[in-house]
Amino acid sequence: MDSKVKSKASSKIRRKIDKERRRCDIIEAAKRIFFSRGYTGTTMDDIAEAAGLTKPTLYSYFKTKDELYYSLTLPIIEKLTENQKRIKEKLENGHYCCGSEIIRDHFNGYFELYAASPEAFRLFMLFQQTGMFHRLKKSIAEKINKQVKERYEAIRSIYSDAMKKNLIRTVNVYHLIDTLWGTFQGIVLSTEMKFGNDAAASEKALKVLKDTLDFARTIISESIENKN
Amino acid sequence: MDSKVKSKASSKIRRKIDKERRRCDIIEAAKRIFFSRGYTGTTMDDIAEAAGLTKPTLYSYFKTKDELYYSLTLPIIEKLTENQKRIKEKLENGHYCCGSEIIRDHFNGYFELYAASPEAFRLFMLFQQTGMFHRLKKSIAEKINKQVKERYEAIRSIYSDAMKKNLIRTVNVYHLIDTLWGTFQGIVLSTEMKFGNDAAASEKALKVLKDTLDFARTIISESIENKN
DNA sequence: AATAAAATTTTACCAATAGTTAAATTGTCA
DNA sequence: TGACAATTTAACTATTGGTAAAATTTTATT
Repeated sequence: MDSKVKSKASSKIRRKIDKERRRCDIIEAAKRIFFSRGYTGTTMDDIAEAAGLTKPTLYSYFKTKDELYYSLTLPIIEKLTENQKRIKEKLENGHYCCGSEIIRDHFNGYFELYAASPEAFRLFMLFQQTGMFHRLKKSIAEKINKQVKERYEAIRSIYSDAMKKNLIRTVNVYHLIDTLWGTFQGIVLSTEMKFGNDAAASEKALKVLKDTLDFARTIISESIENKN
Repeated sequence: MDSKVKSKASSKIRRKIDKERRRCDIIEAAKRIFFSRGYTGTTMDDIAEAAGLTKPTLYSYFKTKDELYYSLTLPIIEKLTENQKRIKEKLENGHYCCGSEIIRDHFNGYFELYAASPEAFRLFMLFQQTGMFHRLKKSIAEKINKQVKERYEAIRSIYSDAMKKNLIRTVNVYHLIDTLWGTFQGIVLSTEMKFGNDAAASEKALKVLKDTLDFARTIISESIENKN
């Protein structure tokens, strides 16, 4: 009787795990194909085949093509959240002795995310743009918007605290974080433009990117540091 | 005989003007529909109807939907070129007495363009992203890339000259212009995100945007100014 | 006015593909 | 064995980007 219950429960769990793994398989396959052939160049049949299943099954995991495309950015958002949490903790525990250290961690967090999966990061940036939403179903656009706003609020709270703690000169916090994220984003885009679509693959491109980011970071840090 | 030649020539000219005007009509209609219903939500039949012609005629003006979509950014690129030319001339004629004036003109040029047609400007930013090209035909992507690179080179040359003239501290010019454009772009995006898709319509949103831009411009100017 | 030439409309079509449906199949547990 | 869930098969719908060709209108020329 005990074993019965156990097997019943475990089978349910296993099923759940199976489903989860299959979802992952689909996402991995979708990544490969979307990122090599583009959105328009990719059909749902392609993805189904690459993931080793059929179209109706694919549609049982993802309601629409847009939803699948969008879900490729989920890992990015998760890791972004982790990064922010880490900075927040460090700040709360008094591990920062000046503002430029925060900005450094902040930028490095973005950079590592980008380096780990440039295509996914690019997609994330793209989705942030309200303009991009023109190409998406409304429901999806709203989901993304919500998540982006949460990340925005988290980072705002970090820099507000840093100002309270006198690590950073008191300025309009919205201006500051818009400038920070904007700068990061813009530099990534410019660098990619210069090195072409395969920028990520190239060591050199990554180095140029890092250098430019350091340049911008230095400029901003200088102006923002609290001189005491 | 003279009048014959004249009428022949003028009729040809008028025809050209007609075609040009029709092209404009199409672009205006496409703008309205694309910007309200989005790319996917807009069909070529819709646009044809809105422009008061039929699909085959539409296709005689624009080879593909992507090409039409992309052509909405052309006015932006033209005006961008004008702006840059104006700055270049001012610089060559010695009308700048410090670097921050250049940066001010540079940013203001972007801002005016954005304010005049936010949707088109947004589209222009979008197209700059290599990631965006995934959704475009290769030939179009290459055209855009070429134009963006030309604008990039023009602005690089301006800031190089400014350094030679000692208006700006000597730094890596690529780092500098990537930072400038990136900052502008990023701030626009962040502001739009906050105010929603109708940001442009709102006076308040425009004011916030301008303030944030001023903030970033000040920071960058301070670091970049040549102290003598 | 008559005619030639260009542009446009009409109408019909093709091909690709997002998304659906329902019956048949397989595997899993009791 | 029988019940249940997930999957496959296989066919289908609807939309839409894009094309083709003949008919019609507009415009310019003689």
